[in-house]
Amino acid sequence: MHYRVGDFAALTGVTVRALQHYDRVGLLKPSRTESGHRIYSEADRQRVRHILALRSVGMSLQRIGEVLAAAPARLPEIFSAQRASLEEARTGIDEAIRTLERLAIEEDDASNTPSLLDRLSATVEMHGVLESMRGYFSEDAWKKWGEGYFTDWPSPAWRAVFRDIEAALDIDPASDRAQELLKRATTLWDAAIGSDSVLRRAVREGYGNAWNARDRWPRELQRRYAEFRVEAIGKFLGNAAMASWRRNGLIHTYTTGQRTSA
Amino acid sequence: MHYRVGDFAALTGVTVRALQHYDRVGLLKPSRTESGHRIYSEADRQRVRHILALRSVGMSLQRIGEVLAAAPARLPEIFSAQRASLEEARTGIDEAIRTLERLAIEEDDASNTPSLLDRLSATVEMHGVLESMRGYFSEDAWKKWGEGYFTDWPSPAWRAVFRDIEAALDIDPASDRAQELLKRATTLWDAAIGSDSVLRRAVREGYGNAWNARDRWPRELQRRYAEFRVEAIGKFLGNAAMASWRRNGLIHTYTTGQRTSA
DNA sequence: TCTTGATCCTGACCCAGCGTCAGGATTGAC
DNA sequence: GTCAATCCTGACGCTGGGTCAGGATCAAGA
Repeated sequence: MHYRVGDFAALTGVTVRALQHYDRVGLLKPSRTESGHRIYSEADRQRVRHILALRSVGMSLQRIGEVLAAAPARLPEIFSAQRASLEEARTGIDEAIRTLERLAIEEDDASNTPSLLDRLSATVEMHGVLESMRGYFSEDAWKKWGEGYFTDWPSPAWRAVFRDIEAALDIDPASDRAQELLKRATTLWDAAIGSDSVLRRAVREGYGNAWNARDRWPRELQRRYAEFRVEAIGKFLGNAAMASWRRNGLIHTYTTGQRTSA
Repeated sequence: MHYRVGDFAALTGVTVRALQHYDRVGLLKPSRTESGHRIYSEADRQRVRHILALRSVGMSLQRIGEVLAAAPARLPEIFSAQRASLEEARTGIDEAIRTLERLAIEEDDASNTPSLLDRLSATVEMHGVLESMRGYFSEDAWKKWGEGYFTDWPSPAWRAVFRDIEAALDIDPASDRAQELLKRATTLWDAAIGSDSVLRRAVREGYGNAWNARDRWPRELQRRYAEFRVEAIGKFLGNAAMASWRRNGLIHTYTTGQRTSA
């Protein structure tokens, strides 16, 4: 049995234009009459069934072409890859939905002073920052510490410390003022991490990873940090710590600690 | 502060080409220098933040333009609509994923005689049929009965009855042979529905809805039914039932039943 | 056999959201 | 003034077709 386009379209539920398109892109090439009219066979009907099925699980026409040309033994692998990409797409949608949900929740209780659009922007930007930081931490360290911590980074307390350090960048790292600033910073840091030693190490490691990759951070995050002269502040704290250890004869301990955590 | 495209692009994380595109479509129109170079302001920066946020929750550029022009009071409504459309998209993806999962499960145990592609096609087509039938039944009736029933419709038992009826279409509806065929059909039907009278009525109603709308069924389903001369079979069974009731003096009961179920 | 209406052909332009050249014009630092 | 960096516009590409438009072909009736 063979069909002309119109009949074949009605038969398969695909439009004539789509069939012509499939023909043009080489996905389904029927035979032709002498004058050029398309003639579809039963085999074409099977092929179009497969095309529709693959399309309905989200494959592009190009990929469908590849799949139909692939060895049947490779199909399971292809399908599971497709499933993975569908799941990825779903998580993307889920994130968008969660963003909107959060907005709706806040809307109920909170002040409306920042506009909804501003709050949406802030949520989205924060989300982006979190996403980019997560990669640097172990899964455990991120869940227990990083997520909550970076959500409102830098916190007011950190801001205060940073501002004070910036005003003191040029003083002697061994001076009392410098040591006091160092102590404030380490105290804040200790308070944030807690006392679980495994977690402490994981966090230190993750933070180190993140810091070392700071020039690959996304713009938004770099801008957040650009509010302060972080490079200089980091250097200052490093120098102050060195001075402190030197003062207390703990250089050896520090070195060991470095090795362990690295 | 004002920026040129390149700087603004670096600042916002949007490419220059995208900014030019937004300009062309009227979404973000910066001011221009005399010679035509784009100059972006702080206000533009806010606007691009909003654009990015809205884009990240899945809105089209056109819609973003409308949203940015809309009254702030309408935003909650807009956002919840967006959420709804995201959820719809997600269910579509979920269905595709489930299709692939089912395929993977079958793959483990079953025979590989029909190719994976054929099985995928069958699954997808069945899914389409189920989707189209579901609308005709009450939610309850569908869950308890229709879903499982239509999954492999027509079953071998029904096929056998239909074939026998087709061979007997011209005989007298009141004849013993016709009455026997009617009894076989009603027995099958009763066995399928069970004895819950509420459910029985719901199913009867849903089936009636579906049958009355049979010329609006999707092709695939019509083709499934086209295997048999269903119209003639339906008529035959109707006539046989009429004859049966007439024979037993139950016409009144039948009429009442019709009213009740319609 | 001729006509007529239905069907079929191709090519061009349309949608979104940009990316990717290409060919010129401007800018800004030295 | 020069030269590189930056900017401009326009054209074409991508996906999966939809929507005309203008012609050719097919099938059936007169």
